[in-house]
Amino acid sequence: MAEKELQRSKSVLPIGTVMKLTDLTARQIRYYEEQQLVIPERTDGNRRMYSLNDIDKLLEIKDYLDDGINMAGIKAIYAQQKKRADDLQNETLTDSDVRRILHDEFLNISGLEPNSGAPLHSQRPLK
DNA sequence: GTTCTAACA
DNA sequence: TGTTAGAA
Repeated sequence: MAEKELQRSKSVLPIGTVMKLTDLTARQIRYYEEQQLVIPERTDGNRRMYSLNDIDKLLEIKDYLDDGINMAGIKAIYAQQKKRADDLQNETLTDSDVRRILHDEFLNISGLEPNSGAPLHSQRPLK
């Protein structure tokens, strides 16, 4: 199934097709690229070529926009998602690190106030 | 005909 | 974000 993933990552769509598929303007698509939200390939004469994954990403961005989220917010969302992905890797890796982390947290809990932190969590289990 | 960059009545 | 100008 890694085969299809590679195919979805193949950038073969010109911006014109992406516009039709996403209902976004070329201006917006290029702007989102500036914001590092999508990173299309550049083929021949400096033309952007998008992959199916890029299409999904853009459609997702469009949804966030419809929900009234601005560029900063969207960037924050992806930053948070990336961090979560990194955390997953860290957990998958060395379990001696897991012990170290648990150890650190233990020290923190034992030495801090009984403040029950209930901060503003904005989970996005979208997919 | 399409896309690119840069800039703004 | 729209739109436009000039080049590729």
